Amino acid sequence: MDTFHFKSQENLSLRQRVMNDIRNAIIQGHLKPGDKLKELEISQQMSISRGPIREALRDLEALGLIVSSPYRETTVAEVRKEEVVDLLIPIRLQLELFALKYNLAKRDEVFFGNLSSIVERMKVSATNGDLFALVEEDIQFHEHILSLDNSSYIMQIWSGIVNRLRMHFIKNTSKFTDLHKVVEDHEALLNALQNDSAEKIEALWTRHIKDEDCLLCFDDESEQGSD
Amino acid sequence: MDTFHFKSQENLSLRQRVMNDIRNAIIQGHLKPGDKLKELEISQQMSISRGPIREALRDLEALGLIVSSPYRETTVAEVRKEEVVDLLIPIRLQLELFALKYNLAKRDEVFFGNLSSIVERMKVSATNGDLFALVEEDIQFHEHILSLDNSSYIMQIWSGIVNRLRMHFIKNTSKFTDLHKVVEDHEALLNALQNDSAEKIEALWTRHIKDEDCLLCFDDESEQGSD
DNA sequence: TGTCGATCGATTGTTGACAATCCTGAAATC
DNA sequence: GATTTCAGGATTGTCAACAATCGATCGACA
Repeated sequence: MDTFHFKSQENLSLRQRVMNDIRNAIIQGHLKPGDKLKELEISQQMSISRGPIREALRDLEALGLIVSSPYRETTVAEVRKEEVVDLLIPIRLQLELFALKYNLAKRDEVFFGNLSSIVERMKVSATNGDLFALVEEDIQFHEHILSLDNSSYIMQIWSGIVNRLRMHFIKNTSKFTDLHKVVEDHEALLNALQNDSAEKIEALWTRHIKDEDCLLCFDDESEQGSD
Repeated sequence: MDTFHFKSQENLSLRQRVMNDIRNAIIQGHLKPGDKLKELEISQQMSISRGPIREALRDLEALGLIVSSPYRETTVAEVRKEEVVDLLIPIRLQLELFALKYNLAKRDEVFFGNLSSIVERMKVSATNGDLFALVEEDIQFHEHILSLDNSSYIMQIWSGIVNRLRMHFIKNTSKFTDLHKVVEDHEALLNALQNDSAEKIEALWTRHIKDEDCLLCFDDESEQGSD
C-alpha cells in the first residue's frame, strides 16, 4: 500500500506554501468566486512579508484560480459551466489520451498496482459516503495516468484544469450521489488498460471522461445566466 | 550574448515589461532552450530590482516558456515535437472550435472586416517573403476567433500554447516555404465562416489546423531521439 | 593518487521600507 | 440638491539589504 501524503510543507518555500494554502481555500469553497484577496491581509495572517505572497498570487493567476489587474484588487475567479463542459473536459481528454498513447511501455506492474490501490481507496470512500475523498482519489487516478508521461508542462496544464474542475464541483456537490458508479467506472478503466486494445481503451476512456465529468456538471437547476 | 532593445512599453508595469522582453527574446530565438536566466544579471541589464523580475519569471514559467526549481537556476524550456503535434495542436483545435460554437451571434461585419484585413496583410507578407510577419498574422487571425469568446481563461491557455508553438517554429523556419498556401487557407476559412454551415466550418477548421500546424512541424530531418 | 568534506562565491529566497496608484468620501461650486 | 474636485487612506508596485541554499574549488586523509 502506498500513501500519498503531501504534508511536510515545512521545507517548501513560502511562496509554495502560500500558494497551496490559498489554492486549497478556493477549491474547498472557503474562498468563493468574487472574494477579494489583499496582500497585506494575507501577509499578516501568515506572519510573512508580501514578497512571497505576490509571487504565489502570480502562480494562482496562472492556474486560472484568481484574476487581477494592475493596482486593482485581485479576486477569486469565476467558472462558467460551458467552459467546463465544452472546453476543459475535451482538453482533459486530450491530455489523457496523449499520455496513454505515448507511454504504453511504462505501464508496468508497479503502475497497475498504484492504480489498483487508488481504486481500493475509492471503494472505501464510496462506502463511507465520503464524497470529497472520492473526488480526490478520482483525480489521483487520472493524474497517475498523466504522470506516465514525464512532462512538467502536461502536469501544468492539468493543474489548471483540475483546479477549475474542482471549483465547479464545489458548487454542485449536493447532487452528486451515485458514488459506487464512480468506483465501478474506474475499475472498468483499469481492467481495460490491462486487457484491451489501444482502440478500445481510447473509446472507453473518451466515454468515461465525458460521462464522469457530466456528473460534476449537472444542470444546476436555475442557474440560467442569459448572456 | 547579444543585446536587444525593445519598444516603448512605458505604461506597463515593470513586471509586464520584463515578461514581454524575455518572452520575445525566447520566441524570437535569441534565448534558446537550456539557456540560463539569472535574476541579478537581468536586473542589472534592465536597471531595475529583482522583485519584478522574479514575478515575471513566475509568469513565464506558467506559460511554459521557462522552467525553474527552488534555489536552482531557471532555464529556457525545451519543446518536444510529439507534445506539439499530439497535444498542443489538438488543444488548440478545441479552443477554436469552442469559441466558434458559442459565439455565432458575435460574428458581425466588424468581425469579418477585421479578419479580412488580417488576410490582406498576410498577402503582403507572403508576397514579400516575410515569414515572421506571416506567422504573426496567422496567429492574429486565430486569436481573433478566440477573442469572440470573452474569456480571459481561454486567452490564457492560448497564450501558453501559441508561445510554445512559436518556440517550436523557431527551430524549423528554414523549411517553411509555401507562404501563399497559408494565405489561401485562411481565405478559405474566412469564406467558410461567412457562407457555410457550422458542420462544414468545423470540418474545414479541423483539417486546416492539423494541416497548417504540420507546416510548423516538419520532420526535422534526423532528430530521431529513440527513447 | 583518488575520494571525501569543508569553505567560499554565486544565486535564489525573504524582508521591511518607500513610491505610485486607486478608491472613498467630504467639501466646494453651480 | 446635484456634480465636480481634491484630499486622505488603502492597496499594489518597487527597491535595496539581508538570509538561506547550492555548486565548485581546494585541501586533508587513506
